[in-house]
Amino acid sequence: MNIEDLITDKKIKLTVARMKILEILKDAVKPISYDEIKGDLPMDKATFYRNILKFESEGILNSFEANDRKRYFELKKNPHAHFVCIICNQVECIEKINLNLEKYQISNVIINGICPKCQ
Amino acid sequence: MNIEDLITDKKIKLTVARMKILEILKDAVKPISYDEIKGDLPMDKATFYRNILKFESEGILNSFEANDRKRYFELKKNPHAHFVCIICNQVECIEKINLNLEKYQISNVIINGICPKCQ
DNA sequence: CTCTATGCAAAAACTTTGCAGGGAT
DNA sequence: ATCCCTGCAAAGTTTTTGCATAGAG
Repeated sequence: MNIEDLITDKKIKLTVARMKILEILKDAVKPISYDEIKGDLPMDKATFYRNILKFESEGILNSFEANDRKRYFELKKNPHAHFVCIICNQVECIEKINLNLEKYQISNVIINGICPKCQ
Repeated sequence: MNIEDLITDKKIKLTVARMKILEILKDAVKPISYDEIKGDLPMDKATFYRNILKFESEGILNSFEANDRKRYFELKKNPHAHFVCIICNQVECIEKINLNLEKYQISNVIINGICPKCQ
């Protein structure tokens, strides 16, 4: 997957700020929080927030809020669920899940609980 | 279920502010937001937040964040999942769900998607 | 009586907005 | 050349904290 294409495919402008944000997200193996994305990125917080919002509205990013009340982001890829440990706040992606809920069109599943390590 | 017992069972003090918050939550048929709970409750916002946190840490309340980025609360009862429509933000409780995830101890499931009405 | 809970005020943390200049197409 | 994006500063929103007093057990 190419970061530049993610941006240009959406007909939005390719800027340094946007590429830097997506690079961080591309390298992440799990959803990561605002703070983890922003880190020391040399850009204003306004630009940062505006781009995160833009990416979400363009469908480049998915996000959800975990039990620790932080918002986590990931590049949108094949649909899968997330397990978030309420003790250590670790996030795990769960690829295979079957909910048997035909009447709903499901876009996103978050499961909170206690992971094997913390039990 | 008795509101006073919910509080006293946890060995925390029974106050008017706490009972008022739990009364609102007891009457709700679905999870409700901060604003819906607070409404015109005659108490300081600091007291309100402190008590909501206290209730959560004592296990009296459950909470989750929906797609509208608001946090929703409900009295903790028999475990069940919540479906939240990403269009109309309606919350539905789903009592029967089988995830087949034995290695995790699941406390809370949030499913985002599009409800039958909005499809 | 003791210790927790409350209200108030202030601060901290988080997010959004307006505007002028810079940069991508 | 046009229009979108950016940085900066300021304002708005939400949540937390310190402290003195009130109130529950």
